[in-house]
Amino acid sequence: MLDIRIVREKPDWVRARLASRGSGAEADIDRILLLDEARRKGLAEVELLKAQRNRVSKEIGALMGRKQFAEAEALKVETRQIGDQIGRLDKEVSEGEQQRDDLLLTIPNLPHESVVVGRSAEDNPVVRTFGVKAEFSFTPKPHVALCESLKLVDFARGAKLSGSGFLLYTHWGARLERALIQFLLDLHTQEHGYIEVSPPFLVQRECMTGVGQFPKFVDQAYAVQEGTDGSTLGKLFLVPTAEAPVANIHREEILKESQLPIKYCAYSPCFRAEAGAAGVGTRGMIRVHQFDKVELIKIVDPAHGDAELECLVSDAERVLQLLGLHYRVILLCTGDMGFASAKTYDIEVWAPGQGSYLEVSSCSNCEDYQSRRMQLRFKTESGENRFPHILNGSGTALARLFVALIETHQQPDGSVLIPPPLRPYMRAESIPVVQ
RNA sequence: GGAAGGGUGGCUGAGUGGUUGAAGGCACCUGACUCGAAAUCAGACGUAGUCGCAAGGCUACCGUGGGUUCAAAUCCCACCCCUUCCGCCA
Repeated sequence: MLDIRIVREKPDWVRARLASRGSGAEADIDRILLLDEARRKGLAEVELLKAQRNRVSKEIGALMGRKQFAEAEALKVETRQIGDQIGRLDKEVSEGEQQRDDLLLTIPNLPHESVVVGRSAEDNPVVRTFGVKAEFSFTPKPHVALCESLKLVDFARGAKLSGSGFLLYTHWGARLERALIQFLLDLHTQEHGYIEVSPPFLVQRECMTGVGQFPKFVDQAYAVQEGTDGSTLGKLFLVPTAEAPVANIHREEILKESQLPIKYCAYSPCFRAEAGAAGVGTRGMIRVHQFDKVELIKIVDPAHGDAELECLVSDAERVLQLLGLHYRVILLCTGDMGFASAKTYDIEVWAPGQGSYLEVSSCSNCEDYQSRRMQLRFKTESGENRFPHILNGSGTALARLFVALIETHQQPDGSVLIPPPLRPYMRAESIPVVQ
């Protein structure tokens, strides 16, 4: 969430930055300021009363000590009314604060100054590209056809088990999925210096709020309950990304400056309701309710936030380079960025069978937006507590990587060549044609 | 799920209604002593909100949320978590 002090001090600037997102959130700033003003006024009043009560209470204590009970009783009567007043005002103040914070939680992060102002995906500049679109001596098949002919995914039975948008990987497909997870974890831990963690796949509300998923995007999450006990519904949620648990690992902690940067790497399945999204329910692996992902999380000193984001992107790019895939990196414009992000790069991999680029990674610096929500701080050398920058990036999402991989490396005979770095994990050089 | 015990500042550990935001010890920091270090001595040492140009003041916080009271770390209620034992179970 935004720093209320900045909202207070530079409301026009905040409104302007928010307006560049085109989400309309800037309209709520006035109400937030109003609530904040009222809260501070009430607070000053009630604290004065409390100070008064504390003073008198001490006097009463002293009188009791001297056994001057009559005097003590008189003061008690006097103070009782103050107590009632405090009770009323306290309630008023905390309600106002609640309203202010509830509203503040629905305000997205401010875009970084380097982000291009734009309205939609069409305004996103391409930052760089790697490799070229693969050339084929034949018409490359789309992944659905490849998956069927090579028996990599059983779409029909996946849907039978869980409905559309769920995949049943089979045979070499299941192995490829597992190999990719292993490959990605090894790459990031051994070559990029991330610490591997394996988090819970169900998280509490606080985690979702901490990363900015809630309250705004509750509809996109799967809420679970215990058996048929409706009272337990919504205590836990299936993770939409490992970011939800992993970024929250140090929630409500005060880290030492020397601990930074912290770099975590985690595999998790990702569950997304995709309510209202186009493309769910159609066949294929591009948009599904459950997919695997290896996520990268960094907690860093704000001074290094910008540089760490660049580094994060290149860590993710390395995956595609090693797998021999053509991709491009784009910078999301203000209108296309995610809720919590100040700056986001997307990596889009070329899928020749689709004839399009697929987003396989989204790398963001959320700056102190999430750390403020989750009360994660670090203590500087000089003893000051500050909010660190929290960055997240997919390293990478799997279903689409799977698509790009098989579409790019398909052979004239219908088999798929495995890129060398993946071969030890597959224990094979190619996925053979089914006889 | 059942039983018992327990949750106090970075750690340890006192504290069962009244100058206790919290003794003592350890760690950390500053200073003195020392060529330097250790030891010793002295001091400082939680988080947040709010007011103030500042110095500083005030308020809140002893697992969480309620309650009793002039006053709660301390009493009452509910919940959460941890430990041990039992049961069930991958």
